[in-house]
Amino acid sequence: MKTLSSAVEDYLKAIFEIQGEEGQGRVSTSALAERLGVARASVTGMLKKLSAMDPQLVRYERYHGAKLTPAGEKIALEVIRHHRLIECYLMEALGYSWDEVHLEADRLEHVISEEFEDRIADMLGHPDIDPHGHPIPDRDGTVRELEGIPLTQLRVGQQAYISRVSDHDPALLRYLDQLGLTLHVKIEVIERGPFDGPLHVRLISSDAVHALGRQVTDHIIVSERVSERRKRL
Amino acid sequence: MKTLSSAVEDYLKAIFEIQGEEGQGRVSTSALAERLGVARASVTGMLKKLSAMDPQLVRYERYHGAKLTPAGEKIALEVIRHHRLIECYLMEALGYSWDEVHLEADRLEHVISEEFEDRIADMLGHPDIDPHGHPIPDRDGTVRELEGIPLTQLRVGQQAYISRVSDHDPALLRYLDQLGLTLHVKIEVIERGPFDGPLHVRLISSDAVHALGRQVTDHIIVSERVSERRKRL
DNA sequence: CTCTAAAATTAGTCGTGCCTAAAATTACCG
DNA sequence: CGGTAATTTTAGGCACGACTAATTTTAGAG
Ligand SMILES: [Mn+2]
Ligand SMILES: [Mn+2]
Ligand SMILES: [Mn+2]
Ligand SMILES: [Mn+2]
Repeated sequence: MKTLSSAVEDYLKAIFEIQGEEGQGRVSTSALAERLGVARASVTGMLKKLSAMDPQLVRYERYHGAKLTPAGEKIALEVIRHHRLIECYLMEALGYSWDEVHLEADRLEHVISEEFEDRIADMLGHPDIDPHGHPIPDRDGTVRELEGIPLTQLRVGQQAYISRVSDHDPALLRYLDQLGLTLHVKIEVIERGPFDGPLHVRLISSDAVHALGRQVTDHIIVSERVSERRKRL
Repeated sequence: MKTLSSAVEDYLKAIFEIQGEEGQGRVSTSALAERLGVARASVTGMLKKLSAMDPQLVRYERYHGAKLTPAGEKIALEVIRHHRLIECYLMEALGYSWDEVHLEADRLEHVISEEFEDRIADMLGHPDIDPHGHPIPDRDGTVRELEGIPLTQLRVGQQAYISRVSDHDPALLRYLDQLGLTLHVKIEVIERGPFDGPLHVRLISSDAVHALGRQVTDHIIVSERVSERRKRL
């Protein structure tokens, strides 16, 4: 298993993540270009390359997008494991805040050794979710698919726990942190403005109420119960 | 200050290290090629590039080698600071042994943020030497030049402390560790074989005596006293 | 001082990963 | 269906950092 470039690893990771987000189908060239911040033409080139590699990492059909092969998925999961373990480690061991970890992890994920991975996993007690609530794949590449629905879909009067938050926008994370909307916090939907208006959310513990815009609620996933793992702590 | 590639950083680091080892002069193309494991022609190309950069990072004269400019030296010292702090961190915080840290640090040194650097430095109490006895530059790029002479030059009957060890060969480091020849250990030269023969060295603490070949003694630096910092611990 | 071996540079290529502009294909609307 | 707009691919190029082979320059032995 020769060493893959950071670029290749990032493409595989992005394909995996988009596959997970938008149903099952193939991932489009544009979606990848958007996510990775590169030109569409660049994506086409890389997909051809990934699909020609031995072992083949993506199945790619001209004009019809791409899909990870088992080999490609394995690598994507390894990189994602690195990323999420590193995020945990930066918070636990080095005192980073949850809005700072993503950027650092995005570079470190490509250069740490398996040794490093194992040592921080041990040190952390083998966590199964990262600081934003995303599941951490096992060493062998198993990921538990987490339950949960977008906060946007919660009906007025329903209560739930914050179980996942998108980690790409540090400003959003800082904002949520300020409001006390952190992982595993229990909330209730109080009111929903008309015409896709703000969602009024109450924190059960503090009784504070906040009006959240669509931009915010779209990036929060909630679930009926806290994660199994969390319960044990 | 745009971001420099790992390649550029490694060249600057290598030039700095060779400058330090072999007197003051300019660093030859071959010496660099050897150290970096690349073809001579590649070095010529890179030196031209480094010397054409704004700000200029090396002074380079065709057929007469290269020398770091102050700007280049500053960057080299930053990378070396990263490298050595990471080595310390891997040992202290993650339980690596002194033969494992170099390889990992060689990749990490290029991707960690200043944030990361500061946090591990704090966590470690701002150490001034790395696990092999090499000095760690300050944030502002100051390095203390350390005293010490090659073990090879010690005369029979002389006693000294092991103060530095070359960190490039893991096998050598494991060997030394086995013999108890670790940093700050006090030793005495018992006997020197003829014709550059083995050096017989006694560990003061355990009274054990070991015969060391030239390959080994060339890579150990000793000094009359332990480092100031070490004394305080 | 001259000659030659070693050191270094030039010339020409390659793979990677990105870009823009132009052409092809698809998908969707009337 | 046909036509057009959006999507995607092709074509052509560029920067980077490596390589090999050929050539130039230096330095040192005699
Ligand atoms: Mn990444
Ligand atoms: Mn995350
Ligand atoms: Mn390096
Ligand atoms: Mn070291």
